[in-house]
Amino acid sequence: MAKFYDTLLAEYVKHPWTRWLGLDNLAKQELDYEMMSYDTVTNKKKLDFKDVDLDLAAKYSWEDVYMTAQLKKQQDSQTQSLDLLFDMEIPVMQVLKDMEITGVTVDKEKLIEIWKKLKKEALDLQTKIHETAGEEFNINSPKQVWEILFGKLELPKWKKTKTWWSVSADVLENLASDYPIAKDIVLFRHYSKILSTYVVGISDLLDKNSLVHTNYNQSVTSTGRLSSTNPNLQNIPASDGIAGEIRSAFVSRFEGWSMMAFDYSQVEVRILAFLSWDENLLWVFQNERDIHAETGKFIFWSESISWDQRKIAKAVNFWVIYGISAFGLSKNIDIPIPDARNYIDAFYTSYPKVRSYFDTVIKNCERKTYVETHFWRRRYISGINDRNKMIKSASEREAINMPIQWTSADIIKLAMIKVSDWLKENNIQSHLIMQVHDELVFDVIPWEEKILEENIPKIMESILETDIIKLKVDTGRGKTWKECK
DNA sequence: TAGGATTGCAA
DNA sequence: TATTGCAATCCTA
Repeated sequence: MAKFYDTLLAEYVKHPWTRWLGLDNLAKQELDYEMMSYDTVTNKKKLDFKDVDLDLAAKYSWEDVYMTAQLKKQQDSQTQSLDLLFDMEIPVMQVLKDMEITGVTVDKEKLIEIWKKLKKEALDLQTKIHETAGEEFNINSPKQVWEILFGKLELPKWKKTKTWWSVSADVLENLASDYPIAKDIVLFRHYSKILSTYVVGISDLLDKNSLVHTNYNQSVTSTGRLSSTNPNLQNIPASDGIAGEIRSAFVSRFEGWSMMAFDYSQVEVRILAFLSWDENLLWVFQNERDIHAETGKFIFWSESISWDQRKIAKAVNFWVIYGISAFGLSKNIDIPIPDARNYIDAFYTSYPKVRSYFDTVIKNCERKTYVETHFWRRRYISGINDRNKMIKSASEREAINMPIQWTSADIIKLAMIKVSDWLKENNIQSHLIMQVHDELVFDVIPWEEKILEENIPKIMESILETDIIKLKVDTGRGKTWKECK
């Protein structure tokens, strides 16, 4: 296997929180060299690169090659360990490359079907909204919606944006019971969103084989996650209803049409249990209990809880990972602030070592100005000792969340490497086609379903093999991605 | 035409 | 007054 090196990924391993990892910026920062911009060479893209002055083109090309080499030299001379680069990021890069080239098959007919349905619904709604408003206007323009609702129709307004009154969905939903037009606008925008971003957006990016090849970016997030563009396959709607239908357009390329998805079950709460060593949290997972129900029992002081109570407990579990305030929780799940405070307090009482673990993380961070993860990533947090309380608490939330989210991102990266090796070693013809943060999706040859079902969860779960906690992977299968849940 | 602002989708 | 992202659209400069 050829050896690979990547200066960009090397810099990302060193400081993933930087927004300025491009070669131009690095040359300036690290080597004090101002590189020629592409705009300069092409006269602000007026010229095609094949037509630019040859000397300019030569210098521009030389800079790219030479500066990369210089940067590599400088990185070699630094003492920082690049184990993460060689053991994780570069192998992941190769897996991503394969996934991008392989692509995902999209059922065009299905998209057209959704398009027809939504287009009609949207037009009907538009007519209705215009009739109620008494005039035609652009429902997709916040400003025009604002003028109609708060200007002409004088609906009550309560939430502001930077420049005017907000007309976002949560505002309109509060108005919906008294003013049906608000509800219609929300629905219209919902249909609009699905049509433009997902139906048309994805259709425009299909190749001649009806495959879509996303671009995975490995060096943009500050939390180790990947991101995806053109199209973004990591924010395809997962809801029920018409939006969720988009996922049914993601299908297999193989005869027999089989898709499989494997996702880490509650991976972040499991990591929290692992990092905090909280006995109660560990007990829940060791005994394979339902974490939301167990938290519910704790915070509602009851051996049996209702479905609504479980829902609240689920939210509490979810939000605690981010160190949320009582105010934030109350706003988010629409409960009174004192209730929210009680639930959060009850969570920490139920899982006492979580609180002391968070306190330790914050204390260490204050002392060292960085946090470290299970896989030895380091993140400097500049605001951790800030006197401004807002900055201080935002930094604390960052510090608390960082080891959890990074560890989860690293776990799935290691899983991708291991899975990819296994696919090759066993000459598996099915493809790994998508990664959605805690989920791996496969395009499956039907007769390989069984071997994947038996092996992929095992491989994914083997990434963290400790005595105190086990990772758990759920398997979904179906004819389309939608059915894989 | 570029880019800020708003909105909304995911984990 | 949770985090990380991407992108469509509108609209001003």
